[in-house]
This record gives sequence, structure tokens and C-alpha cells, in this order.
Amino acid sequence: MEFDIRQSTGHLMVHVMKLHRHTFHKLTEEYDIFPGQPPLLFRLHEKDGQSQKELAESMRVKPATLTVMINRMVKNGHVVRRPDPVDQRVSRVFLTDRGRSVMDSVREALALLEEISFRSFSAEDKQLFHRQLQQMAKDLSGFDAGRHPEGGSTTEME
Amino acid sequence: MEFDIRQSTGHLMVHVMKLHRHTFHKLTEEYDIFPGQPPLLFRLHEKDGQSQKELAESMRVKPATLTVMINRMVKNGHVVRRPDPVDQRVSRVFLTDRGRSVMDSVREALALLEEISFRSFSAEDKQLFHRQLQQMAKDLSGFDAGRHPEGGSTTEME
DNA sequence: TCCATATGTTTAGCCGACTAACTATATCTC
DNA sequence: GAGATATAGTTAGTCGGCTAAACATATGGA
Repeated sequence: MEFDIRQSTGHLMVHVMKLHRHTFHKLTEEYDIFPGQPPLLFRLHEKDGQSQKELAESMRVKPATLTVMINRMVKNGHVVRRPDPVDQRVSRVFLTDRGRSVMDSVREALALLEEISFRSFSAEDKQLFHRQLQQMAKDLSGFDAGRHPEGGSTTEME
Repeated sequence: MEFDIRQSTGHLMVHVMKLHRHTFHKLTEEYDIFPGQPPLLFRLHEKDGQSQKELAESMRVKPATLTVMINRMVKNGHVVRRPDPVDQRVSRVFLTDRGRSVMDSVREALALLEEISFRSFSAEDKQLFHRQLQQMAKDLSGFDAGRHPEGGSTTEME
């Protein structure tokens, strides 16, 4: 019996995440915020003025991705870039007033999205689901690490 | 107590799907196949010569997305486009020999990906997980439908 | 001091998804 | 039959992610 992609859970996950992203976009487009951006906003809210490298690492995104994203968010007035005074290579990112003011609405939108996604889950089921995802992340990055034996342990998974 | 995006399950899901996509890409790049393309390949394998509109619907993707994807797959020699003989508006898509020959490897890669993703799940847990995702898809599209009361029922979820 | 190397960011180009606007062909209706 | 409308596909432009290569600035060592 062959593996049927169309009935695989992986395929279903892709579909669900498309819906998830789409719903979030609908909930936040009025603030000129797009689905990849909240993680940046919230990290800056926690600690303003981080370097792009710090942000990229913490967001698990490549620096090149951040460069482009930040350009857009500067254009939309959510953040500003200021060069580090002592090391001219690094540029530090700061929330603007607009960025700060938009945060609450975005947080609410995310809370709503979470509520919708898990509204049919019991508390225990959601916890289990969360732990299962953590395990899946571990298994997926473990496999990847196995094929690139160089690098570090990659077992620490926040 | 504020909603903490960084600990939300939605956030974790996004991360897991990034790993999932990345792992799949690594497993198939040698065949010039990219993560969005297997659904097209498998649908054509099931029924060759479908129109782009049929494919777009079944893949739950917009026709514009397919146009571009098919262009690439034509370039890579996986499929060909042939105009429908009776309706000159529609173009039908067919697997090439290469497309057909690549399928088995891609199916194996997907089976492996599924194995890796769920290797820590018991059979029951995986079933539960699958059902929970279906429910989540229903809840997410239900919410979306609620904001666009026109459209159809959108409750049929294959 | 000067060159080599290391580090932080940017640029260019690719894939996947979307929307909006446009083209081309069919079909329907008067 | 001619014009209006509907349908299929394409094009252009956007966002998010990536890699590879370029650029800029620091820092090290000889």
C-alpha cells in the first residue's frame, strides 16, 4: 500500500497553516502589519534597540530576511534603524511610537487567532498538542543535524 | 496576564512548519522538486491532463499561483501544457516521463518526512492529532466565513 | 603598519502564496 | 449577428522565507 500524500498529516498541517496565516492577515492588515512581523515587534517591545543579528537569531530567521522585513516596517513607520555608536557595522532597531501603539491590537489579534484555532480543544488536549509539536521540532531538527554532523548540538529547543 | 506570543502554540506551529518545509526541501532538491510542487505531481499522476482551474481548486491554491509553478515545472521538464482542443481558453497539464519517474522518489521522501515528524507519536496520538487538525481547519475557515457571509457553506472539508 | 580574517548587513535572485488587473476565448441574449 | 457577460489563464506587484555573493567595518597577527 503506497503512501498517499493527500491523506498525510503533513499535508493537512500545511493546509491548516495556510488558513492560520490567512486569518491572521485578515485580523491585522488594517494596522499595516503582516504575518511575519509580530515576532519582531514583540522582541523589540521586550528589549528595544537590539541588533539585527540578535533579532535574527532569536527569531530563527536569516539576517537577509530581517533586512528586508525591517525595510518595510521602517517604511510603514513601525520601527527605525540607528547605527551602533561604537561598532559601525551593527545597526540597532527601535520601536517607533506607532510601532508601540500598534502592539496592543496585534497582541489581541494573536490572542483571538489562538482562541479560534484551539476553541475545540480541551485544556489538556492543547497541552498535549503543544508538547507533541515540541517533540516534532526536536525530531525534525535532529534528523537535519544528522545529515550535517558539523555544527553544534542543536538539541536545545527553548 | 497578557497573552505571550512567544509561548503560544500558534507560534510554535509556525516554527515546526518551517522545519518541516526545510527538511522536505533538503530531501528532494536533487530532483529539482520544490516543496509546493508534489501536490501537483500527485494529482496529475492520479488523473493526467487536468485543467489549471481544476488543479487550483483541488490544491486549494489560486490559479495565479499555479501558472507560475507550472511554468517552473515545465522549465524543469516535469510537466507540459497542452491547449484543450475544444475550449481554447483552457490549457491542460500533463506529466512528462521525467515527472513520472521522479514521483517515486518524491513519494518516498514524503513518506520519510512523515515518519520523522511523527516518530515519537503513538498510532493513537497521531490519529488524534490528525483529527484535531481537521477540527482546527474547520474552526479557522468557519471564523473566516463568518466575516464574509456571502460565499457558500465552506463546511465541507475533504 | 598593513594585510588577512572575521563579523554584520545588504543585494540579487529564487520559491510559494496572495490580490488586482488584464487578455483571450466562449457563451448568452437581444 | 453584435454586443454584453462569464470563464480560464497570465502578468505585475506584495510579503516571507531562503542562499550566495557583495560590501563595510573591526580586529588580529606578522
